[in-house]
Amino acid sequence: MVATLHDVARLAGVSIKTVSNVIHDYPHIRPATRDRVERAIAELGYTPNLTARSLRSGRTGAIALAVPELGLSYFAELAASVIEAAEEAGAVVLVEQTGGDRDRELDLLRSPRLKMTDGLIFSPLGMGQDDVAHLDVPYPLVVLGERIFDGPADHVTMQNVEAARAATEFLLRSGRRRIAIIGAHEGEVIGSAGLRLRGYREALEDAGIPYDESIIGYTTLWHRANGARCMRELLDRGAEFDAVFGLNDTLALGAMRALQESGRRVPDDVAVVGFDDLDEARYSIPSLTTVDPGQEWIARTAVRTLLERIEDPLAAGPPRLLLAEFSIAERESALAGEAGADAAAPRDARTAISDPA
Amino acid sequence: MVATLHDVARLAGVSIKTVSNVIHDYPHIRPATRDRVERAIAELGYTPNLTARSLRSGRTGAIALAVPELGLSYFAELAASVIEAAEEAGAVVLVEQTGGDRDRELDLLRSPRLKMTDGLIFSPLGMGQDDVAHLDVPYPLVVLGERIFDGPADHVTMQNVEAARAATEFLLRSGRRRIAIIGAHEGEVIGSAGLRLRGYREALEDAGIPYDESIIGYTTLWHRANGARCMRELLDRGAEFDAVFGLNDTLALGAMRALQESGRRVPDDVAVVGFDDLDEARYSIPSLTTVDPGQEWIARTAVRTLLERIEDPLAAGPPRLLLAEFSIAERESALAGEAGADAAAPRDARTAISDPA
DNA sequence: CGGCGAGTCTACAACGTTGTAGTCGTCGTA
DNA sequence: TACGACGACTACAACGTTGTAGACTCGCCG
Repeated sequence: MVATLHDVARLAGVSIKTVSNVIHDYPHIRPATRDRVERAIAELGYTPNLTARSLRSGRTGAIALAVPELGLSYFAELAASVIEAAEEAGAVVLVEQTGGDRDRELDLLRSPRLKMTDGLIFSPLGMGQDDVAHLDVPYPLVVLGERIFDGPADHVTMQNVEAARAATEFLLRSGRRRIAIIGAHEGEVIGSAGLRLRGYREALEDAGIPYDESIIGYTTLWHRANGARCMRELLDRGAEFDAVFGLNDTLALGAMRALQESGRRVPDDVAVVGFDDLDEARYSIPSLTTVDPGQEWIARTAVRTLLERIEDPLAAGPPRLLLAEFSIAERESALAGEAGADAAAPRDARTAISDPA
Repeated sequence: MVATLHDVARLAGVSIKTVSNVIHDYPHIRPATRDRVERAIAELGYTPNLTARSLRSGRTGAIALAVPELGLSYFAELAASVIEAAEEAGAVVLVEQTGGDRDRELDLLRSPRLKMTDGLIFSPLGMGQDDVAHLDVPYPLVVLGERIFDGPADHVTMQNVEAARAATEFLLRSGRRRIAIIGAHEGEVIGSAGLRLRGYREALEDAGIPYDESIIGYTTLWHRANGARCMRELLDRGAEFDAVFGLNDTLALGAMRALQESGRRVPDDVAVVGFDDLDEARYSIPSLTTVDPGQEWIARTAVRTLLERIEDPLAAGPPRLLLAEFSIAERESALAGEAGADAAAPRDARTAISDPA
């Protein structure tokens, strides 16, 4: 059996409260008593029962993180950052996967399993703006992503429109004129796909280039496989383009794969840019030009914000919208000049574009 | 305030135990009573307090998963599988990152934070065989990986030696004779690196090919960056080889990247195989031939085994060693025949090699 | 020399739940 | 008619912890 305060107290010949006091560094304890208690703790290998402590205190020291799927690299890197930030703050992270399914997301928000945590960092994918009311939950909540805006909870996210616009402008500056899209969502207005497409259209408009539906590729889940399939469909229907904007990195990488199968050279025939700046984007062949949306900052800010709300649930204040700054990581798949995949050394120039939020 | 059993009981005019009984579908309750209680539950929006339930029952319904880093794709995919398998079994997963650091791993094993979970799935990286005694912990534990064998806990892992040997034999069959290694660990005997290197040496020996230290590349953490750096070092010192065995996929992908920078064609000049069968390996350019080590099975088996031990801590039985079966996923980076990156369609032939454990 | 405050410690209740041991009717059977 | 069995429910304790209220012993000051 595992030792409890009672066991320690009996062995040390004191009350359990004194043992509790020793553990919590209560100042008024005689050195001799403290000593006996500490020896008893060591002898029995006592460690506090956190479940009991949680029941008593109403705090668990754990937070929940809900993402669509850890198999999607963006969410894996996000989870890594969240766990690291939480650990630095002394919290532990319970990770849930929703599969991006609206019903599972709604279930999760109401799940009593959340009672085991002090709050939730939630990255929805299936829910939409119409579900905004469901975010009104009786526990601290921080929302990530672009599915729902102006909700009753704090929201940490990236500047999708501005960043997508910057990525498109980057391609335009390097002389590309027909920029295909991989990963659009039919009829979506907000959501990562909708917002990034909007940035793309704004950039085209400013440059006086008409928006051409025939080079917009649609797909749902942003897996590599879908990026490749989406690109093959564009090619099969004879679309013509000199650049591709993958709405995230995995799509862009899948699309590069399909371009390569079809015999096109990147960036010579087609330039490619992605969005997310995954670690992977540095080592693909060719390396991928992409948008660094500030994921690390988003993770740290989400954790900090959530812990503040947990600490002080009453000093509420209105829900906040926190936006990360972004930059373009310029690499081989979309160089302005001549060099392509044959460049001797990988370039990893970074152009800071936005101001800090 | 959130509703408790007391509130429901008062509203329904029954004792709290009756409410508890209704919740747990205790049979001997009059329909009228059940009805009143259920209406009271709905009216107050009552959900059980899982912390209190845990304290009472001694079970939390959560398991912990400790991995080096979610930024490493292998562990991200492993975590995804573990969380999914746990969810199917009604359990929830708390994820910890150790950074592969021995001290943090040892701390974690003794951490009282584990009191919030019923057991641990542990993938050590810094600990070694000498630390086997530290695995003797007072809670259910399942160990993954290749750092420690014959410990006091159940162990689920892959057939590293056999799989690495099969990968090497695959390269030999396709006519390659000088096979470089990326990712070896100096002096390591067990551990993924040591075991996979052993499989490689066994295959060479069987084929009558001498082991050549000059084409063994060493590196510590298995990041893409290190794979690329390791390959550049081999090239810089003028090593000659017609194939590369990356001891995992990210190393192999980084190495492909460096090969490409140096002007070598894959697989024409150099064939490349990896190990892990990440999703990414299907969409790299060229797609990566690799070992599918049965990660999905490992995750499911680890969860099942852990839950069995939790269910029945007494019916112990001796610690078990469970081995996944593996296969070779044959893709473009190492084809037996002529075709290279120009193949029209991706091949994804799978050769089953091992028998089920 | 009485009393008061500071220091040291203890008893008890409470967090919300569930297991155990009961109470009180009612019905069927001997 | 008496009695046991069973159905429907309740009271209480316990899980291990921490906050609150208080007890007891000093030493010091008035």
